[in-house]
Amino acid sequence: MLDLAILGLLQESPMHGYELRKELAAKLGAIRAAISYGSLYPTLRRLQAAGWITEAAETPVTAEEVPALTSRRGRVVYKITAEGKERFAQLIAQAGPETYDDTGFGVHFAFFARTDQATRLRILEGRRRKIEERREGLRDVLGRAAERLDAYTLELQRHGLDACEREVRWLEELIANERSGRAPTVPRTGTAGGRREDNSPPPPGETRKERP
Amino acid sequence: MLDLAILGLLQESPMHGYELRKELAAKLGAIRAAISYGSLYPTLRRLQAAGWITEAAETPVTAEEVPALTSRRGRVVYKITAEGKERFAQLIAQAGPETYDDTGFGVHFAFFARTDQATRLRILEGRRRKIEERREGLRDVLGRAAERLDAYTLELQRHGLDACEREVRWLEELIANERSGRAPTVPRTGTAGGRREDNSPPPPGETRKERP
DNA sequence: GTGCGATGTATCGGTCCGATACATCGCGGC
DNA sequence: GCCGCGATGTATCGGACCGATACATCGCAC
Repeated sequence: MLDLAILGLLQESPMHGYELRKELAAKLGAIRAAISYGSLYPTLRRLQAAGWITEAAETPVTAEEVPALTSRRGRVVYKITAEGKERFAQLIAQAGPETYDDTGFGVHFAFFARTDQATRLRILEGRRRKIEERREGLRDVLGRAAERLDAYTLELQRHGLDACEREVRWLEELIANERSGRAPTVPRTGTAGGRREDNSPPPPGETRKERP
Repeated sequence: MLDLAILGLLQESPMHGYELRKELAAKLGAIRAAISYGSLYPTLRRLQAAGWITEAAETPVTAEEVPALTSRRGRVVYKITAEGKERFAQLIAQAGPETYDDTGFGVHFAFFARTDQATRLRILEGRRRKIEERREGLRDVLGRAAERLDAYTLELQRHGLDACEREVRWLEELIANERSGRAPTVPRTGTAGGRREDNSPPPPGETRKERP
């Protein structure tokens, strides 16, 4: 999972570890907390050993002056290799069971812009199935085993059930959207989410593209 | 976290591993998938080594006949010790940062029936604070960094933001409820959650109690 | 009578986290 | 002028937890 996320991010631009962690936090903030360095650095080394990423020379400010001053053994910038891009494509397309758990789905979804439509659909439907199963489990417990559980536990289940029902509806919208037409956006109904209305053209140099 | 969950469950009744896993799945189904045996059995051994649980003799059906037939090296039933109960009380009351992440909060909440009101309040408020922070983070990204991200990533953030807002409201209700009055139940508004209306008396032998 | 799914215990390798350590840089306060 | 402090940055270690796997028993349907 981490492999996929890192490969995906490095595909947008070369980065060093710290930056990677921040970008990851921004991209996956809805899914999980920032990744730990205890995972990040070993993973970077593993990816490098596998030949999927390489160290890129840190560009000195004006190509001199900076180097051996106080020995400066600072940032290590990584960039993705051709093999790394292949590996990413492979990871993003292949779906195991872990693709549909909370984290796995989140990571895949976050890179949907680099995924073909058929795969997107497959993943969305797999996720829906999984959440539906969880939902049924909760309904069972709430229906059949209700008197065995205390009020707090029941309240927890109800809240979980509610979340499941919501997510299924969300997925339905995304699937419908995906099947016929475009735009991954789900129609906002009553939500208070400070969405800015103007869509000014993206500042040039910000949106990076690479191989159409 | 696992320690707390196991100690809590064993406080309701002695159980063997398999049963423990099922009960845990029922109690925490809203929070996380069933716990893995690769965690469960080592943890049981650790708890036993610490003196918090002990093996209880498997009760033979009518106190004989069953034993050495085919050597029967079957189920290992665990029960909690006095030290274990102390440990549980300590774990349930003390709140570190991990108390407020998804899993930690879920486990604590599931045992709120065994927690005093002050602690309940403290945990609910801690959780609320944490979710509020996550919410602010998402709003930031959605507001400030929106043009850096693709439509799918944005949709993911919006869905996450929505979930945060919902959870905060849920927590608010629970906190208000907790502060003045009783009943951990949040008023159901529009939810379609097949809640059965009759509350027939629980079948005897089902609800186990142990020390009032 | 046999196969098969549920029950049941157990281990192993791998992933990821949290705590910790350490070094540099820029900036504001004294 | 310099001192501390928070942000930036790389790195390791022990521990928690998971997923796959193995293996044995039981009851029941075919």
